[in-house]
Amino acid sequence: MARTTKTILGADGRVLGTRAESTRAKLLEATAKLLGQAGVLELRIVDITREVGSSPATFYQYFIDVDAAILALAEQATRDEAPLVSHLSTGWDGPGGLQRAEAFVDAYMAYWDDHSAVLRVRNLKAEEGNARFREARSKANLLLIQAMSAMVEQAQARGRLPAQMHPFVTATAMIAMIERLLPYRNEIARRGAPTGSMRDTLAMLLYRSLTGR
Amino acid sequence: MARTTKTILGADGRVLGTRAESTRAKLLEATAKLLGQAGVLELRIVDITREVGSSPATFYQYFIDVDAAILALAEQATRDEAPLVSHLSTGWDGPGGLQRAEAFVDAYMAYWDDHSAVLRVRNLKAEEGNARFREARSKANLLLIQAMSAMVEQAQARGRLPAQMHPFVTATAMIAMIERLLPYRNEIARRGAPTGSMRDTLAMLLYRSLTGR
DNA sequence: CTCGTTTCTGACGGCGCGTCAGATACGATT
DNA sequence: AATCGTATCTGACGCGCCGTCAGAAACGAG
Repeated sequence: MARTTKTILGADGRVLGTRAESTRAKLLEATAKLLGQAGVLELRIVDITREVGSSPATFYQYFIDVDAAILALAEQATRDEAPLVSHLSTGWDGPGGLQRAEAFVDAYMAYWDDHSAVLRVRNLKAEEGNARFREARSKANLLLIQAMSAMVEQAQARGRLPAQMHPFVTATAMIAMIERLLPYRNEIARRGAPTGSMRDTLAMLLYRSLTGR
Repeated sequence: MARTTKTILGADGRVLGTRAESTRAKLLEATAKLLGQAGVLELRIVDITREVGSSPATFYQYFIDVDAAILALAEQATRDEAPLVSHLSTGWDGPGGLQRAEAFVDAYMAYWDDHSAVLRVRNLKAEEGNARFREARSKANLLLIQAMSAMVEQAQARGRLPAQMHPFVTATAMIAMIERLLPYRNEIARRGAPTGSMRDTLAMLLYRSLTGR
C-alpha cells in the first residue's frame, strides 16, 4: 500500500494547490454554517457558493456532490472526538470516579455542541443505510466504545455487573443515550428541570451502568 | 372548546368525501413506502403521486407540502405508541420484573420497526428546530416518560436510586437510548454479538436504571 | 338525464442541479 | 518585466422538480 500523505484531493482526484485548498476550506466552512442555520433539507449548493462568493460550478471541482462535502465535515468531527477517550481510559473505579464521569459528560456535550449539525446529518444518513456515513459513524465512536467495553468487562470480572450484559452493546447503548439526549436539552429545560440536572443524571447513569456501582 | 370530531380535512380546510379520503390515504401510504425505500432527501412529490397514479397537483389538495404529509404519518405513529405504556404501568418490582422489561423492549422494537422511516424524519426535524415536529415527538413519548419517571421516583423513595438522578431526565435518557440503539442493530450484529444480546442488554440497562436493582 | 358539487389534472413559470467549454488568475522561467 | 503553461474559476445551458391555476372529469342528488 502506498504511503498516504494527507494530501487533499479535488473531486477528480487531482492534487490541490494553495489557492484551491483555501477555496475548498471556505466551501466546507460555508456548508457547516448553512447546515447549522437551516436543516439538511434546505441546504442548496447555490447557497453554499453564494456564501463564499463563487459559482456553483466551483463546488463540483472539489466535491462530487453535497454528500461528499458533508462527509468531509464528518471526518473532521471524527478527529475531534478522539481526545474524549482520555476521560475513559483512566477508569472510573475508586474515589472520584463519579467526578470523572461528569467531566466526560461535560466534554462530550461541548464536542456535540461544536458539531451537532454535521453529526445529525451523519447519523441520519448512516441510519438510512448509506455505507460511507455508517462507516464514518462507526469509526468516530470506535475508541469510546472500546474503552467503555473494557470498563464493563472489568466490572463484570469483579461481579459488579451481570454477565448477560454484552459489553459492546452496553457501550453502544451508552453512546446512543448521550448522543441522543443532548438534542432534548431545550425540551428538558422547558420542563423546569434545574440546570445541570441533565449533566448529573447522565453522569450517574453512565457511572452506574459502566462500573456497576 | 368545540368538540373535535375526527373529520379529515384537505389542505384548504375543506371536509373530505369518501373518494377524497381514500386518495389521501393512498398518498400517505405511498409517502411512507418511499420514505422507507430511500431517504427523506430523495423523497419527491412527483414520485409519491406517480406511485398512486395521479398528478402532482392532487397532492397539494391534501397537504400544503411534504412536511404536512410526514407529520400526518408521525401522528399516526404516535397513536400506535400509546399501548406500549401498559408494559410500564404495572411496575417492574418484585419477581418477573426483568421479564417485563424484556417484554417492553420487544414491544418497542416491533413498534420501531413498523415506523422507523417516519420516526427518523420526525426526530430529525424536531432536532433541527421544527416546532410542529418537536411537539409531535414530545407528545408521542409523553406517556412512556411519565410512566418511567414514576418508576424512578418510587425507586428513589425506597432508597434504591440516588436522589441526584432527575426522574424526568432519566426517563428521557432511557427513551433516547432505546430509540437510538435500534438503528445500530445491524452494526451490532456485524460485530458478532449473539442474536438477542441486544434485547437482553437493553432490558437489563432499563431494569437497573429504572428500578435500581 | 340534468345539474351542481367534488375531485382531479395539464400546463406553466420559476429555480436548483450538474456539466461543459471557454475565460481568468497564477507563478515559473527566461 | 514579459511570456507561457497550468491551475482554477465561471457563464450558460438542458434537465427535472416545485407549486399554482384554470379548466376538465367524475360523481351523485333529484
